[in-house]
Amino acid sequence: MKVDRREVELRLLRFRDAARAAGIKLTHQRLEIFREVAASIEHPAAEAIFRAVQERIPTVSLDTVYRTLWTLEELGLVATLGPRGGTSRFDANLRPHHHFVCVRCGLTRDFEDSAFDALQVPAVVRHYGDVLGARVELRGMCRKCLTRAAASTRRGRAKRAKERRNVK
Amino acid sequence: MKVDRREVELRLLRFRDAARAAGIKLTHQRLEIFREVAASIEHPAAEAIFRAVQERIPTVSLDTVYRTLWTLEELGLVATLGPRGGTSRFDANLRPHHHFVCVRCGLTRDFEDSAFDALQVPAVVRHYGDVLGARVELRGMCRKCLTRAAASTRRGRAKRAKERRNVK
DNA sequence: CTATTTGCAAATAATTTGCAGTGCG
DNA sequence: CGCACTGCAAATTATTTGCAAATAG
Repeated sequence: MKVDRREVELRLLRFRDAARAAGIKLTHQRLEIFREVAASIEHPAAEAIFRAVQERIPTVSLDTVYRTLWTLEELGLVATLGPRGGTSRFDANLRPHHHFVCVRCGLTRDFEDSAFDALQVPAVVRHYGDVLGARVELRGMCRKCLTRAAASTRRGRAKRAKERRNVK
Repeated sequence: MKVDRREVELRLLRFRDAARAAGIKLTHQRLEIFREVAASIEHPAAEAIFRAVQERIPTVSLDTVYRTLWTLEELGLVATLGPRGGTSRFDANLRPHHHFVCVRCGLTRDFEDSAFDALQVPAVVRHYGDVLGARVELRGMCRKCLTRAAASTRRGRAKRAKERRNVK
């Protein structure tokens, strides 16, 4: 939750427009779910969005969150990170941008870079299909994990598995 | 299943070495599971690897596949695609490379490009942590989906959800 | 020999669906 | 007012774990 207030309002306006244009209903739930994604820089998963929205709409249900997120994705108002089919994380930043990803804890942050936006598509790739855009994923270790890294020599498998699940 | 025979053998040799160096046992199961990932260009998920290995070792269990894949990942012999924590797909291509991803069906293919390997890290990113490498994801539509795209105007939500799950 | 690793079955987590009631346009 | 939307509960799918038996080194 750190996106500029102005930007959040802008995204909400776009949402209202797109919803009207697509003929879908503007319910309280949808507004709050979208607001939550729009205001976060954490690229939250469905579960996290659910918990946050629940504080404002105590009766909201998890499946409504899922349904809404996929609806938003179909409308092109949010994007998903990573491959389809598994646990998805959502992003309401519609401007072309790229990601820094911590390989240890999964922390993901946006950044913009015009050079990355303009990469030349190699000829071999045209064989696979049509390219619509490029996303660069810079993989590394975030500040927090760099600090913790020293302490964590030798740890059990179970612990790692838990960390794997517990992405931020 | 299309990786060059020589390359597969090379990867298997590296696996034997790494396993010996790490002091883990070279079981029949591990060899076959690794071979399956090493020979595929599909970036298979655990389930798909399980089905393939099952044909050669009928008694293999799904959890052994999962455990083995995470062990291989810890040894640095396979990499995972996308964010941690959800459905993972695996890749035994250890050379620096990039991906073409079909936004419609999830098809993912490797390609190499030295210009992409050498991207300059923007200054802002250094604020987030240390960058170890870059992966470029070219997003677009694969040949098959380009063909099918024409036919698929207007389809129900349920159908789409099914497609989302059924990634290749 | 004996510490790892495996297979099984059961636990947990993540996501989707069917259906009856509710509320937006 | 009607049809899209919601909440609930149950179904499905994906992944992990505990434990006794099997086996690589």
